[in-house]
Formats: sequence, structure tokens, C-alpha cells
Amino acid sequence: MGHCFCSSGKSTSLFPGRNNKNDWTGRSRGRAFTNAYKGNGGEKTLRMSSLFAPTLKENPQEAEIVSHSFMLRAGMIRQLSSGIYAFLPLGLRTISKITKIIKEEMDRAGGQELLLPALHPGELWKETGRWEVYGPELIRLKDRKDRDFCLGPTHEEVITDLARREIRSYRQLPLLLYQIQTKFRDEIRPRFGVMRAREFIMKDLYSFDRDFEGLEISYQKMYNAYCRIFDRCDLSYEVVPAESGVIGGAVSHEFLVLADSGEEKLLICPTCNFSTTQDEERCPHCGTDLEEKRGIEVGHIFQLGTKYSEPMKAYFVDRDGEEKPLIMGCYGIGIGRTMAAAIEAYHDDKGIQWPLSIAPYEVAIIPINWKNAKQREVAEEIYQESQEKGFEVVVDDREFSAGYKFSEADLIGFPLQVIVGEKMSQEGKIEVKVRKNDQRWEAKKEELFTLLFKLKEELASKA
RNA sequence: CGGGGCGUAGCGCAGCCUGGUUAGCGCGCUUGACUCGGGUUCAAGAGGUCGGCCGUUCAAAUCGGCUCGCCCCGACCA
Repeated sequence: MGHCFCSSGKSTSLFPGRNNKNDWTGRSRGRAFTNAYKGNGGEKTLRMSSLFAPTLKENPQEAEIVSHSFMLRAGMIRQLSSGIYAFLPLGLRTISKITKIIKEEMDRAGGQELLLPALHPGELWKETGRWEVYGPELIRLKDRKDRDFCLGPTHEEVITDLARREIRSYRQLPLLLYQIQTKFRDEIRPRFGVMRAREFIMKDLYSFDRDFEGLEISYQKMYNAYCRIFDRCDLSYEVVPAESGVIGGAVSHEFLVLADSGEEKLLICPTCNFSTTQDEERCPHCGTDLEEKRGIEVGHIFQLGTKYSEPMKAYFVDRDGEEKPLIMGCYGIGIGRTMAAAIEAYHDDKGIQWPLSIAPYEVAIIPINWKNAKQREVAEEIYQESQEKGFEVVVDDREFSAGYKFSEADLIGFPLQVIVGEKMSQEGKIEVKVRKNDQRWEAKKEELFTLLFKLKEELASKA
């Protein structure tokens, strides 16, 4: 199908000479929006007839866990090769939502965003010894002059190189620099879609302090920021002291979203808030038997100390005139993984139940029968008004059966669905469905937005 | 890398064991009609180097060898 039946007849278009197809974005309509969209989430509104979201009715054979399956089925991602994925428009919107939350919290904590290269000279990695240590997971290549390069799996070397060139004095500290960027790791076994990919989007922040007291403070700031981020994504998580692996350093914590499909095993004390990834039977604090759960590692923070600054000679001059190595920390969040974790946490057999804060769109308007003039008209009006009131909204303007539209809306997981059907024609009532609990509400058109604001607020405040 | 599985139309699968005309089915897609509150119904149609290469054979999707790709279990990680 895919016809664009626009609101013909009532010519509100600014372009009377052209046909009404020009009103498809809602923006070109020329109405002044009171709520200009701030952020990087793309257009606020969309007609489903033009949405590129190739949905699948059946479960793709390669998908073993729900998040992978639903991301494919909802048309959010497509695989290019093992562990390498394209994010399609809907998927990218959620990625952008998560990214936006992360940026806001990094900025709030005093971070400054930058963008480092993904292509790294091999020499830098040889300086720290990780050219050897990282092993085959490091994707290596050579330039035309046969010089060694690699695709960055993480950025300690590159940021430390920048720091040693530019940081001279304690007066420049503390410094928190972060980026959101694609990382490359030739994983032994890519798995579960974007959960463990070879190319993936990560937020990585690096802290530079003059001493370990400063590092403690930076570390605590990040710890708190991470809590805020995962809270805002509506995820329930555990923070667990962890091994620091190849990244190195002394102190480290993992942020795990609880999910049965998680790759990480963790033990939680049901009485106090102790949790660990180590094998223990009883809580060392209160002696209670620990419960075994599984989690998805979505974030990891490390106190690096001088692990990189020392070998790379990243020194600054302290207040006392002495040259000292920068004290560093690094802090990562897997963005695609966070998205997958949210789906693992919020879904039913029909599809995704996005938390409002990271849903690709907040509201789907579903006229049962697009050929019904009355329904179409009302849907258009609601669509228009939704835009003006600042909702991120799609309207399903396709001539598909009601069942098809409902199924697809549930699969994609729009948190709120506004259904315009027979009740509209008969009693003037519009139905609103809350995706996550299947609650149904009814409202006359005049009261619809009061209801929508109320429901949106409830969904937003629900942590 | 060790172990297991898979590769046939866009997706999900059958056919292979026991080789034999034109390679099937469901969904999706195109066209027309029907229907319009939970992936609606009917009709017509388009769409395939059977992952690739080599071999066996009169004959290969089917048998053998090699190879490539993908998925799952283990060690690694955001």
C-alpha cells in the first residue's frame, strides 16, 4: 500500500498551488511550534506510510534471545555480517534517546564532549604494550606505507596522548572528557545481536586528576551519573565490584541490568544491598544466603591510576613544582547493549514495551479504518494537535487491517496508542491504550490531551 | 580456537536418507475485488546461479571432497 492520503479538502497548506502531499512532515505546514524540538532525536513526527521499518511476522532463525528477535522483527536493526549491525530509523531513534540522556548526565557531572579518531596509529598501542596484550581482538591494518594501524576498541592510548600534549599544569585539572563513538573489537564470538557486537557504539569518558583523592571524586561523580542514566532509562540494575580485565587498574564497578538472558552471573543478598560476581555462598555482611541472578553488563567504570599516564609519560606540573603522572579513570557505557537490555527487561510475547524515555516515538495514532473519512479526519486532527503539544508521534495512515496495525504497534512498542475507531463515530470516544500494562482509557476528543498528558506523566515518573 | 547446528524466493520452512521431466509450501510483494477492533478473504501474477568451487554419474538441491558464510555452547568484554 503506502499511499499518502493527506487531508485533502481542507486546504491549510501554505502552498495552495501544489497538492496537499506537501504537508507530510507537519513542519512544512508553516505552523509555529511552541515546543521546538531540542535534541538530536530527529523529526518528532512521522506518517507510518513513509516509515522505513521493515517488520517481520516470523522469528528470524538467527535470533535466539528476545531483544535480538524483537529488534529485527520491529525493523530496528539489520545484520551486515557477524557482530556488525545497521541501525534503521526506529532503532537509531532509541539509540539517540539513550545517547541524549547520557550526554545530559555526563555534562551535568562536568564532562566535556569531544570526538577522537577511530583509526589509531600502532605506535601508540606499542607504547603501552597493548599492541601485544590485546591480541587478535584488536583489528589491525596497514596503510599504504605499510605502517601499523588499528581500529580503536577503546581509547585510553589516544586520550592519554592528547592529555600528555595538552595538559601541563594542575590548574587544568580535574578534567573529564568523553565521546560517543563506534568501537571495534574482533570478538571471539559475537553473540545475541547488538548485545556482543564487533562494531558497537560506546560512550567512554576519561577522567584526569592530580591525585588519588581527586580520582575518588571523579569516580564518585561518574558512579552517580551512571545511576542517574540507568534510572532515567527506567532500568533496574545492580552495581557490582568487578575485575578490571584488559583495561586495567585497581578499583572497578560493573553496572548490570538484571535479565535472565544476561551473560553475567551475579549473586545478590536479599536483605542488605550487597552484590558480587565472585563465587560466594553467604553475604559477607549479614550472612544471608545469596541469590543467583543473571545480568547484562551495560556499564563499567575503572580507576586506572597511572596505568597509562606512566608508560606514556603523561605528566603535569603540580602546585609544588613537581612533575607527576596524571591520575586517570575511565568509564564506559554500551549504548546498543543498553537498548537490548531494555528490551530484555520490558517486553511481552507481542513485542517491546519501551520505557517512555527511550521509546522511538511516544504515541502512535491508529485509525482502525483509514478509508473511513470521519476516522481519518479525527486522526489527522489528533496528529496535528499532538505535534503542537510536543508529543513524539506517528500516525498509522496505512490501509492495513486493524489487526495488522495493532500487532505492529505492539511489536514496535509505542508506549501510548491512540485508537480511533467505531466508538469515535458512534459515541465520539477515542481510546488510549497503555502498551506496558494494556490498560485502556476512553476520552472525548476535547479531553484527549488531558488524558495523554496524564498518562505520559505517569509513565515518565515510573522508575 | 574446541564442540554442535544451519545455508533452497524478501522472511519462515519442506524436498536430500533412497540422484531422474517444469524445485514445492506458508507469509510477504504486485494487480483487482472483498473486508474494516487483533497480522481479514478471494482471484490472478511476479520472484530461485538450491552459499561457492571441484569431483562422481548418462543425470546432482540430493552422493563425495574442499571452501565461504551464519547461529548456538565454552574462554573474552561495554
